[in-house]
Amino acid sequence: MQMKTGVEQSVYAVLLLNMLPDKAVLHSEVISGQIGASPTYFQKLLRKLVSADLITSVPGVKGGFKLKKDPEDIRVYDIYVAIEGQQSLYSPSGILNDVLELEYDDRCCVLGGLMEEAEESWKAVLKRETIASLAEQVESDRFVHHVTDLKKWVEENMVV
Amino acid sequence: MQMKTGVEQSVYAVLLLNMLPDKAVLHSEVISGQIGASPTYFQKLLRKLVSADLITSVPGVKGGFKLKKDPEDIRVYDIYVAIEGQQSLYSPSGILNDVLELEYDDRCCVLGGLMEEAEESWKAVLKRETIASLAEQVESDRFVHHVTDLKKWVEENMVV
DNA sequence: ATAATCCGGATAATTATTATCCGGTTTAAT
DNA sequence: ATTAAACCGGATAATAATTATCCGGATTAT
Repeated sequence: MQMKTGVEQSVYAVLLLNMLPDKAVLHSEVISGQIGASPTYFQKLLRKLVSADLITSVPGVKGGFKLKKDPEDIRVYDIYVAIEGQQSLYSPSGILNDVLELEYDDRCCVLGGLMEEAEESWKAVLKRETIASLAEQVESDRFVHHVTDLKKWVEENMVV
Repeated sequence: MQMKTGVEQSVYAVLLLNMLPDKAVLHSEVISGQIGASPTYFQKLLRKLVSADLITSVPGVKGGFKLKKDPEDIRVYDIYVAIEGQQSLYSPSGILNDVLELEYDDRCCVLGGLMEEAEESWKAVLKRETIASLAEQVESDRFVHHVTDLKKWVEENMVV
């Protein structure tokens, strides 16, 4: 049981897109190159972020990706759901129902309630943090000098 | 990202073992049969529970498994860790470190802190519930009549 | 027109999980 | 003692999930 690496990669991709000036886009291969992900697969991840309305894609030459929402409105949770999907961490297999020989009406799951709560608790933390708040951390004194390099890189590689 | 079904199966197995009178044991194939799991693989899961000191195995003919601890002292979390292992849901791949070209000293992970907190939050819920409290739920009025059947089944299939 | 990009479907490669098998050790019963 | 029935643990196979690739189509700046 491990979170897909795609979630982490996507978060960093969105952080990169957040450094773009208005109207500018970043080519998918440029992003995946910087992140060190497989270009073709990473494009699939970007598509999921597009479907989730977190980023926008512009087709054609000089095309690429950019944020669709303000960074304050993109929660880490949104990215998590976009990539991992809606399905919960725990899918009750109804073992106890069989064990107890329950009729359909009586079906319940002792673990279900607990697991649901655990998952909500996990998600709640992911809902708290946004791309804006993450970006703020990255901008902290400690890294500010590296970040300016990164922003330079973004400006050199962005389109339009 | 989905919890192993082995965790759920193990929880129910422990609930069954909890119905055993003192000194009695349950044969692994009897348990896996009731739960509907593959016998050989399920034995591996039982081994993990043994390694985690949650249950005891007695070898030889008339052997089997029984609880090692009181049900109050077995948390769902313990079973989760026994089966899934210690590794966290999120393993930082250090993408941002590369992106920011950080020196080894400076290495950190913006997501790491958040993910760690999320996971702790999830685990906290699993730590709350014990086998004893789960058993209590199962004993509730609603199911008590089925449970007596189940206990009868346990008595018929237990050894010594 | 052309080239560069996104798009989406099919498919393959890799990895994680689940499942099986087999030879070994322990123990109750004969 | 011998035997049969269980656990033990290592090797291995089958299955499922994740990651990665490929290709033909649609879109757009030049």
